[in-house]
Order: sequence, then structure tokens, then C-alpha cells
Amino acid sequence: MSSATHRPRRRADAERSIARIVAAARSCLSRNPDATVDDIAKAAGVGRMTLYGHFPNRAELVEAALTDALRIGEETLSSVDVGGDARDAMTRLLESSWSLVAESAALLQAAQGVLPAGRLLALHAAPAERVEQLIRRGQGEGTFRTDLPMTWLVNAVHNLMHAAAEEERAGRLAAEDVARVVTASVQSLLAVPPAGPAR
Amino acid sequence: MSSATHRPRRRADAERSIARIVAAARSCLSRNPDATVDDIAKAAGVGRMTLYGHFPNRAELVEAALTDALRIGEETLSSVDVGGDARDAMTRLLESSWSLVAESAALLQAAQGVLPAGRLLALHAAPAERVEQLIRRGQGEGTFRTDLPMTWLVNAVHNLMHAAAEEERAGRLAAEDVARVVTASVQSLLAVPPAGPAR
DNA sequence: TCTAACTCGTACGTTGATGTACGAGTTCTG
DNA sequence: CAGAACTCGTACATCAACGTACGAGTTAGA
Repeated sequence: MSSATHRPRRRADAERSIARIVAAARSCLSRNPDATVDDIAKAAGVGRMTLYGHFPNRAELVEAALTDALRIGEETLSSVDVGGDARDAMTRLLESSWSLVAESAALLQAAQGVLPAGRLLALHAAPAERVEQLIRRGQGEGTFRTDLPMTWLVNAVHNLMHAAAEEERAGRLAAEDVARVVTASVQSLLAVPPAGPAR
Repeated sequence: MSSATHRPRRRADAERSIARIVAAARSCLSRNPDATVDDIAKAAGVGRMTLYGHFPNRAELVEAALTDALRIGEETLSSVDVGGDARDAMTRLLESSWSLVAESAALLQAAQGVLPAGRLLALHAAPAERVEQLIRRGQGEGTFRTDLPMTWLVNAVHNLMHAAAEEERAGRLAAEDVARVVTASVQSLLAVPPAGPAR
């Protein structure tokens, strides 16, 4: 591997255009998953033809946008301290990531309609892995439950963030309350349930 | 109000066609939210023109399908015993409703793209009300938490069912485990959290 | 400065879905 | 059984988005 994507010797100019296009794509698709190629080009302040000069079709554009969003997410996430008490670490993780999930919800939906299913999973593996490791550590320390499948726990956490974002968009939840609500819910979900006769 | 929908004196024949169309719409849209009017007509074993004879446009067809799905849901739900311990009642409610949510997830998405936002909320009010009342009762009895907004709790429960359905479709969760996983998660979410210093 | 890379408008061909028009055949229902 | 209601195919008009073709102008960079 020489670099991230093997470079076909692009001009600095083109590099800039591509960056603007990807940024515009993220922004547009995050607001409306059905945004047109035209919309995106306009938002990028670029002709549609220029766009097609860099991305052969809409699908690859969507994938590029999603990849970029995930890359940014990775950066943010990797700066979170996941040491110490697993519960506290989870809270910190949620506080930094709920807004990311909120912003790219629509983008994810756009990708779902265009990308093959496996491709999506592959792209999502990294962030999911991060959450999974933390949960696993908490399980080892006895602070998180072990009676439900790991994939479920990860997915449920993700969905709770998603739900909170939806709630905020709908105006039923103030922005400053989102973090509290999400963390409280997730902590309840992950905590070891009180032992008791099978209910 | 004379009846459900004021009747313009339809023939028994037409009534039957409409029923088949609505059923087909539910089935198709539940598999693919972007199903074509054509697809639906074919699935109903009916010409596209017949369909347009009863529904002026796609949007009204989608709405009819959703309304029907919710009506069926109401019927099932209203047969659930919501008396006794609130936790047990919630478990019974979840066991009967998770599959409904699973089946009409795509249908809901279809409606989201076509119906005005307020219309959706109005249609969903009834089932949401049912869950809300049960939660409220549990809160009064001290078995459910009161530290989070009611709308959030309702929405979170709905989303957990949704997540479980997704998990099953993806093959990461066996059908017979869904109910257990959902109920365990929801019970954890709704239970009164152990008192403790603000974490 | 000279050339290759890049920008970008206009125009076109294609595809796929929506909804309309017409009209002939079929089936209720009074 | 007669007429109204219903079915339904074919054909058509529309529309919106995708992706391609061409070509002239502009800019980077050796």
C-alpha cells in the first residue's frame, strides 16, 4: 500500500474540487437521502459535469460521502478516553457520538438504498468494533450484562441513539437533554439485571 | 358520521377488489417501500387501471395500506390483557406486537416518504396511546421509572422492537429468541434505576 | 510558456415511474 | 334483462433523474 487510495496523479485543483463535492454530498444527503446529483453539485458550487468527471455514478458518490463521514467519526471517537470504569467510559463515548449518529442517519439511509448490503456492514465494522470492545470489557469486570447476544447489544445502543436523534428532530426533546436521556437509557440497558425468578 | 368512510354506494364487486388491492399493497410495501403501483396491481391480480379507478394516486394507496395495517394491529393489541402487574402486562404486549412492528417497518418507511408528517403522527396515535397508558400505570405503581420523558420511553420501546426486527432479518438473531431479547431489554429500560449518586 | 489537466455549459439519449384517455368487454343489481 | 357500475388492456403524455457527448474556455505546474 503506497497510500490510502492509489493516486492517479491528480492536480491540486482537482483535489480541492473533490473535497468540496464530498463535503456537499455529506451535507445534502444528511438532510435528504434522495438528494439529486444535481443538488449536490450545486451545493458544492461546481458544475454537474465536473462532478461526473470524478465520480462515475451516484452510487460511488454516496459511498464516498459515507466513507468520509465514518472517517470523521473515527477521528472523533478515537479521541475519547475509554479507560476507567466501563460505565463512565460508555457515557463519555455516547456523549461524543450521539450527534454523529444523528447527523448521518439520513446519509446511512441513502447508502442503504444504493450500496450492496455487505459493503455497508464492512464500512460500519470499525465503529461497531469500538463499542463492542468496551462492552466486552465491562462484561469482564462484571458491570455489564452477559445474558443477551453481543450483536444485539451493539445494535440496540446504536438504535437508541438513532431514536433520540429522531426525537430531537421532532421537537419532542430539547437538544441539551439528549445526552442525558441516551446515556440513562443505555446504562439501564447494559446494566446487569437484578437476579430474580424468571419473570 | 354515518359510517367509517362515507360510502358512495359501491358495488359488492368493487368492495372485493379494493380489499385485494389494499392487502397486496400491505404485502408489497412491507417487503419493499419503493414498490411500484404496477407491482401492487399485479400482486393483487388486478389491472393497473382498476387500481387507479379506486385510488387517485400512489399516496392515497399507501395511506390506505398503512391504515389497514394499523387497524389490524389495533385488533390484535386490543385482545391483549393489560391488567395485573405492569411488567407482566408489558411483556404480553411486546410478545404480541413485536412481529407487527417487524412486518410493517418498510410500510412505515414508504408512508414517511409520501405522507405529510402530521398525518403519520395522527395515524400512530392510537397504538402509541396504548403503550403510554400502560407505562403510566406502571409508573403510578412504582414499578416503572419516571425520570425520563414519556414520549421518549414510548419511542424507545418502539425503536427497540424495530431494532430486533432488523437483527432478525439480518440473520443475527433467531426468530424464537426475538421476544426474549426484546422483553428483557425493554424491562431493563423501563425499570426504576437503582438510586445512587449521580453518575 | 506550453501542454495536459481540469472546469463546466448545453444538449441529448435513456430509463422508469406516474397518471390520463379511450373504449370494448364483463358482471352486478334493481 | 337492461343499464349502470366495474374491469382492464393499450396507448399516450409527462416528468424527473441518470449518465454521455462534445467542445470551448481556464488553470495548474514542469
